[in-house]
Amino acid sequence: MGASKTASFSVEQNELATLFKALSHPARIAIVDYLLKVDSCICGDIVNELPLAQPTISQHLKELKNANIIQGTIEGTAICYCINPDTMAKIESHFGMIRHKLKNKCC
Amino acid sequence: MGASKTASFSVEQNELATLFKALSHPARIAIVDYLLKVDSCICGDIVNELPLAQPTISQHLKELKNANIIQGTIEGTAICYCINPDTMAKIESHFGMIRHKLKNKCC
DNA sequence: TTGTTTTATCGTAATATTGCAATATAATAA
DNA sequence: TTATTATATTGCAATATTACGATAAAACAA
Repeated sequence: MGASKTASFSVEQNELATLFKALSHPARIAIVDYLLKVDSCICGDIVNELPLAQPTISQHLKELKNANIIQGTIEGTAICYCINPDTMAKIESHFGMIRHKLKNKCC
Repeated sequence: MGASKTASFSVEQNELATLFKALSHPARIAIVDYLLKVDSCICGDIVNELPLAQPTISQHLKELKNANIIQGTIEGTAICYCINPDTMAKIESHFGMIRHKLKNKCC
């Protein structure tokens, strides 16, 4: 034992957990922040912005991409990453649903 | 090496990452789902709902409580847990901010 | 007091994550 | 072709998470 019992939970619960896991590291939050800050899709310069080595950043980008939080398009030698607005909207609406459900509760 | 470089990132980035980490496990999503489903604050019966042992649930509840996602009040022998609406609202508004910032972007 | 019920903590094994040096790959330039 | 540039992958050490049996603690009942 150890490791999470993924099979014991619903597909929806696992999908949500995967989304939040992708956002559960400060470096990945910082990457999303940076992608929001710059006005256009940025390419390689995330490595220059964060205090982490290139392979580490590449790994974090891969996790964000696997979770559909960012998307990357090849642009010559570089890759152009940007935020996937659909995934962000999906998360926001999840919390909208929670707010709605909390309306008639105790506490 | 190993372990996350918390000190390299801003307080805000670390706080957000901590919130999402608390939500990054399907069992904890299931606990939140259950707290939303029942009409009142529930006490001990989460253990009967989820396919996990009591110490494991207790540990997950502790993590949710540490992240301020749920709050517990003592009620006799039992503890009554419920969702903290302020934290949920905070997360929702974070994604509202992201949606706003994504308005004038490429991609 | 002793017993019962409910939740928390301890200890530990299995597994996952993080970070990076070294290296590989892919696309273009010379 | 050989460089150069940008990103990805491999391999591994350090650390963190997950799960649970055993046990402890807290609140109440008899």
